Formats: sequence, structure tokens, C-alpha cells
Amino acid sequence: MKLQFSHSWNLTSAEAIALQRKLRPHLILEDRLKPVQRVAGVDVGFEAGGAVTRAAVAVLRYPELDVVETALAQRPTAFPYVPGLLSFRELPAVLEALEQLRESPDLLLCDGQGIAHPRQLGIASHLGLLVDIPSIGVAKTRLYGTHDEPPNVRGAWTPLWAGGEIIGAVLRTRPNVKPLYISLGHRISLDTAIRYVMACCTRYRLPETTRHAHRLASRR
DNA sequence: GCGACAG
DNA sequence: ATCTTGTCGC
Repeated sequence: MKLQFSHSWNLTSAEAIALQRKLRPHLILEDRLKPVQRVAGVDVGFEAGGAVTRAAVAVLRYPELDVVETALAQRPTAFPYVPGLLSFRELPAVLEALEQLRESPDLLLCDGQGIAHPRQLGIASHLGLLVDIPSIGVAKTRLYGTHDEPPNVRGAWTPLWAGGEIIGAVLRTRPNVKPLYISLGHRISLDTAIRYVMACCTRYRLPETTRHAHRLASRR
């Protein structure tokens, strides 16, 4: 697939924050999706020591959820981990992995926050904007906002609040398992986002799927 | 000033 | 992200 926009990644923290403020107004926080036939799970992380940043992508057919394509990219880490600036560390590798795909996914489920972020531009939103594909932030822990604990029932969720607004959902994808932090990336509404995350967790847990893709791709 | 802080 | 010990549920 080809990329839509690009910008420099050689930035200071202050420049990165300024860029987030500049990009934020371009986010579309309502449903603008094509029929979803391919969902991509995007997993980000780095190797022990932090010298190498990795991104793995697993593309699943929807709604069957079988894996049709995987990609892995590694790059020397060029930006430190700073809470709120994760995308500047991880996205170069993610974009490189996405470029390897034969066909563009219709929806991205990205490891990390979307608008549940101090400047409403977490990695999922930043990514969705750059590639112009609907995206959802799926994080394992909280970065921003306050919430009640969701009931211990599959599908239950509570709002994630900040500044009197609902910025995401704390979603129980399985009973007796820590809930996921869902927030909008780009071109999708919260109701739709929750629906897709639950649909993708019916037979596979997406984090496990991407991790599996990560391992498969690593052995080459 | 002090705590909080995606991966 | 990564490391570790103790506890719980299947």
C-alpha cells in the first residue's frame, strides 16, 4: 500500500508537541468507513535495551478473522519514549511495515491510545491521519482520563472522561480480564469502534493475534 | 511543588 | 516496554 502524507521525524519534543497540535484539527471523529473486509492489528514495541523499534501488522479478513497477510519492520530507535509522544518513536517502523502490504486494510486497530491523550493525538489517531484509514486506539493501560471500573461482563464498558467529555471507553472484552482502553483514532465513531473491537475479540484476541504475527515475522 | 505517565 | 513474587481459577 502507499502512504498518504508524511512529515519529518527528526524533531525535538517541543516540535513534536507543536505538530500534534497542528494535526489534531484534521481528525474526523465520525463514521467514514468503506465496507470493512480487511482489519489490521498494529503492534508496536521495542527490543530489550531499547535500541531497536519494531512494528508488526497482521491483516485479518473481516468478519472471518483469518490472517491473510503479516508484515514486520525494525528500525534503530531514533526518538526516546516520552509519555504523550509515543508515535514519534514507533510510527516510522509502523509505516515501513504497512508499506509492505499488498493491499490496504479498511480499518486499523492500533496498540496504544487514539484521542484519549493529553493533546488528543495518540499513536492511533496520528497513524490514521497519515495513512488516511479509519483507526481505533486499543491500549492495555490508561494514559489520560478518568473512569469507573466496568462490570465484569463481556461487552460491558464505562466512559473514559476528560474535561467533561467522553474521550473513549474502558471495555471488558472478557470477564475476569483487565479491560482495554478504546479511543477513537480517525474516521470512526465510538459506538462503531466498540462494535469492531468486540467483533475482533470474539474468536481471537487481537493483541494475541498481532503478537503471533510478530513472532512469525521475526523468524525470517 | 508533587504525582502521573500509551509502549 | 521489562523484571519478579505470590495468588487464584480452571
